[in-house]
Amino acid sequence: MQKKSFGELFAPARTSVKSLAQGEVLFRQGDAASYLYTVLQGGVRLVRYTSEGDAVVIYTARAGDSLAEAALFSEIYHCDAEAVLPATVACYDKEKILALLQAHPEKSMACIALFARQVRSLRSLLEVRSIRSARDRVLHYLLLQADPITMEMSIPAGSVKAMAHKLAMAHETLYRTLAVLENEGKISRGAGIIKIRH
Amino acid sequence: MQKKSFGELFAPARTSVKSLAQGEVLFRQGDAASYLYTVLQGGVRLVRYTSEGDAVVIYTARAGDSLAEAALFSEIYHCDAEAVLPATVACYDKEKILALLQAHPEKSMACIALFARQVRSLRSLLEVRSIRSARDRVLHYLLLQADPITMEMSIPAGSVKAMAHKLAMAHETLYRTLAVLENEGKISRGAGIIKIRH
DNA sequence: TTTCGGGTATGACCATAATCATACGCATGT
DNA sequence: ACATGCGTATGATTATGGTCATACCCGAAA
Repeated sequence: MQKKSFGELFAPARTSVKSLAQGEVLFRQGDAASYLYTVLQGGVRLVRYTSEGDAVVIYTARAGDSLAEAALFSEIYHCDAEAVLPATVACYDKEKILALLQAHPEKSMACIALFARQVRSLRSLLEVRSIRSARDRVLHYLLLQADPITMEMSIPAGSVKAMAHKLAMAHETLYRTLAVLENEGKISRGAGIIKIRH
Repeated sequence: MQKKSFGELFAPARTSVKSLAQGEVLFRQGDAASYLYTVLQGGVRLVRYTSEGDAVVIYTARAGDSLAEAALFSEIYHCDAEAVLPATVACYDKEKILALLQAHPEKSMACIALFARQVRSLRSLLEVRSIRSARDRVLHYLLLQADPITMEMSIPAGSVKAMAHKLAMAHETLYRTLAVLENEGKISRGAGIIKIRH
């Protein structure tokens, strides 16, 4: 049982692909929770609206991310989902997923492993983001992401801007910080690749 | 099947409680992964050391957090665990947990639900931390944590400092920001409680 | 071919939050 | 009874990173 993605694990439950225009709503708070999703392109945002109408963004899913897993354990969605960018999403039938998990104990284990990995990666990202200094934050992130052998990492989504977003810093700051680190000789850069020098 | 904590779900696999002095090591990278843990008091840090000896903190678990769940799916630990504070941890036998999951499909589902909830909460915390302005960050966090009915929240771990840590800001900044929000009439405060005014 | 949009990159300026300092209340321990 | 440590709170100062602006390159679209 190798490390499987959400899509691989639940492929039999996949039903259709939906395209969303920017701003289009995928589901609303209170709707019957019938589907789970993965984002293929673009971005989808989960938002909860308070009784006074304030929007509270809970999560912004980008290409590759899964979405609304909690629907598995709820009759209804507890927030709205709307496309922040033109997006395509893959839909997975909730009941089919539950049936798969029931029928195949090894899928349950794989699912637990999937979530456990996700928890790990989210925790480490939080840890990175608790570092105040931009320089140290970037360095920590690089050390975290780099292959332990080659000490290289590929820039997420092929774009420094996307990486800046992951690190929760302005992209200008990241450009500058990378330039500084390169000057210091801590890293070297090539097409979509950053290598850490010892 | 109500929302269960790690401790409740795997109580039968719990074996012992360990006390750790500050700096004491719970396990080391490469050790046989035989136990999962929850932190009862204090704090335990997961650290990976690079070949050049840089310490990369992956996760700092505080009271109530679970630890090393990935051990379920690995023969060895992939990082060190050391107490950052005097700590006590509860130990759970990995093999017993696996047996529990195998024997009780409903425990597998509860475990998936447990992780799914955790993923949700981590994602939303990341979303909060991507907000640059201290004021908006705090407000967003309050809206997220507050009971939707009463619009009240209890301060995490009963301490503003701990809350500042969650929000990844200096505690001084949080004190100031709360004072500002109270002046604006956005919130009111009482012993360990913050109430959002509409 | 030209235009447009987006990523890359860097400079200038400034607002904001981090840091350092101080003080007070309170519980705990000696 | 006093000292110690910790959370709370706020002031002063400053460093840092965010914002705004500009420019270049490149691929896609018109």
